[in-house]
Amino acid sequence: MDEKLKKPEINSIDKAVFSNQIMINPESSLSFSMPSSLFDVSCEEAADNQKSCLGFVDMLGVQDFNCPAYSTFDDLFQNITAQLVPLESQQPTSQPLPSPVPEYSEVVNTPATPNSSSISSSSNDDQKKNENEDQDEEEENQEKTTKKESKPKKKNQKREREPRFAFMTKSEIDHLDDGYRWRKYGQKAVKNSPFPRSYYRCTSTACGVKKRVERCSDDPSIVVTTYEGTHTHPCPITPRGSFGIMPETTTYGSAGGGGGGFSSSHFVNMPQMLHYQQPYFQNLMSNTTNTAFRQERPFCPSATSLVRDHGLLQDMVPSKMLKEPKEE
DNA sequence: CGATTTTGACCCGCGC
DNA sequence: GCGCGGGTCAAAATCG
Repeated sequence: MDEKLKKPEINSIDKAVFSNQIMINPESSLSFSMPSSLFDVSCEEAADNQKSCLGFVDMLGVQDFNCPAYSTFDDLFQNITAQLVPLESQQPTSQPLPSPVPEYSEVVNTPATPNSSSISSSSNDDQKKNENEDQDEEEENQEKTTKKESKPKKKNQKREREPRFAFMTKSEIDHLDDGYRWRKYGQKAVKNSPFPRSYYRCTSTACGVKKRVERCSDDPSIVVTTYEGTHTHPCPITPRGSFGIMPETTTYGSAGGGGGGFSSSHFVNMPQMLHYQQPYFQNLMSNTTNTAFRQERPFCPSATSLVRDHGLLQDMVPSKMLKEPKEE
């Protein structure tokens, strides 16, 4: 296991779809693409090891995703992400979502960029949510003590769901390391899928963030990770100068491995980061029938103060990661 | 020995 | 009301 950790994870990089947006295609180190089932984004190798992004059409509502040639993936990604941000604030409620996925349709991803007016409606929501969170917490504690005896919680009140964000990752690794420590608390067989779904909970006390991890039955190489909730604590810091894609089955390097290592500076509060991807998913959802892709409720930046990331891709994909494999 | 994973049982909401 | 499926609990097992 140590051995795994030591590796610069170059291979992992090749396999992963970072931040679910961009995949470094192992076949062609100078190209990347989205999972084909979603849509194709192609980048082309230009002369002199330059990369140009050709096909970000219609992602995020961007019709003309202008990516000239870049010498590094870093540059490329930076350009891409730079274009993500303005888009979000410009298009508050970009396109009306097709028809939201049933179960999660309460509210649908409205971009929750801080200066986005579209979240105005969520300010209430926000508060409510926070209250609910607090309440929930208390309730949970109480509940834990009384547990099953008095199971009927609040009957009428539907269980408030935390905001959820799902994203796909092309990876052999089921449990991608996102910088936080998770404890698995359940696993269930998924209907119509040979792959089980795993349930994880953030190990940090008082942080109720959960995540589910499952493989796409259509494409086993794709891992669907669904985050629920907002971390109430900073990303655990660990000294290792590595990035977070950890080798398979470690789920935190089994016991105690936890925080096995990631450079926290590059990880962000997941939900916070993910809301940048919302438009992606909006599009995804309208362009695909993939029901594994769901999100619900806009991101309520209630805990944003904890984070000071850019919310950009580079926050999640350390530039290092993107270059290293190339060099080798 | 503490932290984590495994796994069967239980709970709950929903559709019929 | 019943069955199904998703989600969670918690005891036992495992790991470092």
